[in-house]
Amino acid sequence: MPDPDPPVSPPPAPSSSDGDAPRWRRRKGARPQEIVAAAMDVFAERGFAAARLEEVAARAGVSKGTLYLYFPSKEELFKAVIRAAILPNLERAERMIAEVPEPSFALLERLLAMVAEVIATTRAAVIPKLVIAEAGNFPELAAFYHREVIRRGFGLLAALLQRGIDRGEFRPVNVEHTVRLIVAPLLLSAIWRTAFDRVDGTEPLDVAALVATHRDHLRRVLVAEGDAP
Amino acid sequence: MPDPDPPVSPPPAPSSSDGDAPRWRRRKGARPQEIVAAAMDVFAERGFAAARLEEVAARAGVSKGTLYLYFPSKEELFKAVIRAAILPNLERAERMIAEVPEPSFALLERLLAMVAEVIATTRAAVIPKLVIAEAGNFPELAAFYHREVIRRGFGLLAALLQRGIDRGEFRPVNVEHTVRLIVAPLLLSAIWRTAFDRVDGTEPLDVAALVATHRDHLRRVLVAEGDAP
Amino acid sequence: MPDPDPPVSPPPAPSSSDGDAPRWRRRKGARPQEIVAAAMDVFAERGFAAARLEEVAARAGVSKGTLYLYFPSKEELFKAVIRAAILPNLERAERMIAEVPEPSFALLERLLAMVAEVIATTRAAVIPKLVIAEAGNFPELAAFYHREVIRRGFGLLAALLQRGIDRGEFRPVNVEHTVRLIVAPLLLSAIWRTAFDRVDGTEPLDVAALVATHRDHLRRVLVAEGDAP
Amino acid sequence: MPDPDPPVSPPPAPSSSDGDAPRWRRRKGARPQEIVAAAMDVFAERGFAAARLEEVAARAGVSKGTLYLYFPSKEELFKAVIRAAILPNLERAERMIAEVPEPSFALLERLLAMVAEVIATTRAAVIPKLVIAEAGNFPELAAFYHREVIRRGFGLLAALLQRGIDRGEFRPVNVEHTVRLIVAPLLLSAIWRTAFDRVDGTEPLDVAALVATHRDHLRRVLVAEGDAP
DNA sequence: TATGAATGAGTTTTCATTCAT
DNA sequence: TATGAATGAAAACTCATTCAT
Repeated sequence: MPDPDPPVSPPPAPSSSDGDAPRWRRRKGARPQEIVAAAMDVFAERGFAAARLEEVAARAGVSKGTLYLYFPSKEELFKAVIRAAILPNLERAERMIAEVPEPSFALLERLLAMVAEVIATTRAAVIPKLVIAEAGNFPELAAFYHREVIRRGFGLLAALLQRGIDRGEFRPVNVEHTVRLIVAPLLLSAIWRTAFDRVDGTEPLDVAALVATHRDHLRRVLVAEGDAP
Repeated sequence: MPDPDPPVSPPPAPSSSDGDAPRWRRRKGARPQEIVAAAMDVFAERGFAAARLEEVAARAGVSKGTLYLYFPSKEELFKAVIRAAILPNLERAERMIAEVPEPSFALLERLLAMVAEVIATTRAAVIPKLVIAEAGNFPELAAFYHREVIRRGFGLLAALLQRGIDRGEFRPVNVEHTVRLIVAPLLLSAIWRTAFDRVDGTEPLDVAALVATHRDHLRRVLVAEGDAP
Repeated sequence: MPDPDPPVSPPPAPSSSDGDAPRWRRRKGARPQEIVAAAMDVFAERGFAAARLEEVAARAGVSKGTLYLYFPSKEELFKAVIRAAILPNLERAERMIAEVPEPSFALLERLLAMVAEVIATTRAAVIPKLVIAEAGNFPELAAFYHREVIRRGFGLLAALLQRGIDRGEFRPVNVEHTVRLIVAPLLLSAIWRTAFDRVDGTEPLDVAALVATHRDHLRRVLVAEGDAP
Repeated sequence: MPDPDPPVSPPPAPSSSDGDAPRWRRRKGARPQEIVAAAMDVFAERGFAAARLEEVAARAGVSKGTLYLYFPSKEELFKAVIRAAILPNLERAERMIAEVPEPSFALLERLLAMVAEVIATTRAAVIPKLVIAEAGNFPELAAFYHREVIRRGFGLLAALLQRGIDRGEFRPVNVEHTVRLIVAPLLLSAIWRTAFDRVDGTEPLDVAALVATHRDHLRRVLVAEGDAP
């Protein structure tokens, strides 16, 4: 069952070494995305405060001044990065839910797989780390993320669980807690990838495999009869 | 079964408003800890880069210059904060394991409760957030944390799981993955407390209750016969 | 006695909101003046250094780049503004003097009235403020203004006074000082209009009335018999 | 009649070349005034916008950072300069008025001489230029100056004139206008000193002599019987 | 030891000027 | 001619670190 709706993340920043090309080239349309993509990389590596706009500019292949043509401040650029990474994926998840009238566990399974794929393959995986790190400095951003991502995501999962329970597909678990228990390994995976992968020469985390085990455990927890065939 | 070995975190920073109080001669030995405690607060709120040593000094009730009598740089102070919060708790956990020859699940249960308590009640809960945020800027610190905390913690849990499997107490789960699935909700709890608690007027997370549900789920997953009495 | 020779100041800047008006083909000859007029407004409000060429361009209804088609630098544009406002008025004053063989005090009266009108009604009133403010940064401009405006203006008045004294129309006042005492209230009026009019909710200065009183005082000072009928 | 109450202006900035003295010396008390004095010089020469804090710092013999220990921004430093130059002189003038029950014209004469001396000999002479130049950018400052200096000064002169008229010492002139006509040559003198003195090789303006002539003219205008002995 | 005034390198931000279109 | 995206030098401001006291 191929997923026709691939995970979304900004395109890679252009290589800044265009050789001896003209001093600059008109890129009106593409510039903002390129800058956001470069900024995402730098923020991901350094965090907000330690990120230098000079480096963002260099990776985007533009000058420092150009950043200010598109974003009025470092802070706004940061917010743009967060928004750019979040919104498409969120919409994608909601589309998936709306469309699919599957058995509840199958739907959960697909959601897990989708998020696992995003975490494993896209740069959006750094967003949680960034938001977590800067929640204290940008309460407004924390509130935005809480409202638009966490609350929506949790609500979506809660509805799914409740539906399963109501239909007798799931055991009557504590919905609020279970939502968080479902999400936690995904969060751990995202964080691992952005903070500890390859540290000390360890193997990269196999997110898909971890989430598959998570799914198996969830089946035991949620589905009444335990080991399905 | 009271726990005679309470969770460990640095003492609270002294109120900086000593005013013209009865000039209590300052015990010199306490200074470093006071500074570390104040630094932990500030790093927790702002992150490493955005934390200002001026604020640390103010909260510790000393002058900026004094910080440098005890710590050669901001970076070393940061590391001291991490170490101060981690090591005692780690030793406590290892002591617990070594001493108690309980049934495996009961031991796991006790470990979960202990960590939950640390997360819910001590300032050490901010450490994961700090380390995660700065892993990119301080690879050496990330490696230290990986080696001393994550690897040790994971190893400890893996040993516990393996022992349970070997003894026939646990189903033969994938040990590597299950370790992470056990830890993930604890990480989520710690992060929630330091980044989203009270954001947007939400209720504080009830860590103990969440971890209790987690424990129940784990029992279903790990223990062959499901709900024991 | 109508003045056939009205006060001179650059035309108002065109409204920049041409919208999609009936694409009137732009008369090319007018561009530089439009830019100078817009620049005069912006320099008047902000001073030279704080004036942004972006704002000048916007008010002139052109793009930033276009400014450079007509003026090689901000500095040259500034000088063009000064010149554009000064020269016509200066020529007008000299024409007036040359033409009119009136009694000396009547001529002085007409000069005062003319300058008062320029100050009260044209944008050229900001020139003294601009030149004064930037004299330190543009010694060359200060010298130009001193030579072309101040010296000429002072010389003209000195000649007038001397003629009056020689003819026995005026008392033998100190010419050099009196010239400055005649000019001072005009300068004050110009400055008031551009810096303090309406500040703190005050009434706009009635330049004509002030200068009329000035004229009456001057008559007492200059004319031997005091109150003429 | 010696004036025991000399004109007030900040002390000159210290020479920054202390030879090979220690990197810096503790000057807690004196620093702010030294900085204000240096800033006054630089603002006077360049205007607010074109003044570089680096230059202020250099002239004050301190580093850039030190400025920010005492003044939170360039703008606040500017205001401090204005206030420092204005307030002492204003108080001095009011003291003079309050103390002296002389004939009205003698009092006016003394006031003129005092202001002339301040203009001729102190750095406070640049204040009008600075305020005029930046009134557009700092409306709040313009309002402050209008309220605290202009209104107070004008009110003080108006009261003096009115008293003279009421006592029959002065002719019944238009008080509002005459106040401005009295002030105008002082303003011109201050501006001349700061913008045109020595431009193009001219002689410095002899402020005292100019004001003496002004005084003579005022006597003709104000005092009923004309030429007193 | 302790202080905190002073430093200065480093970062964000602005804006006159250039130049491909 | 005209545009406006792009540049980059310059300037305000910050803050870890030093050091005279």
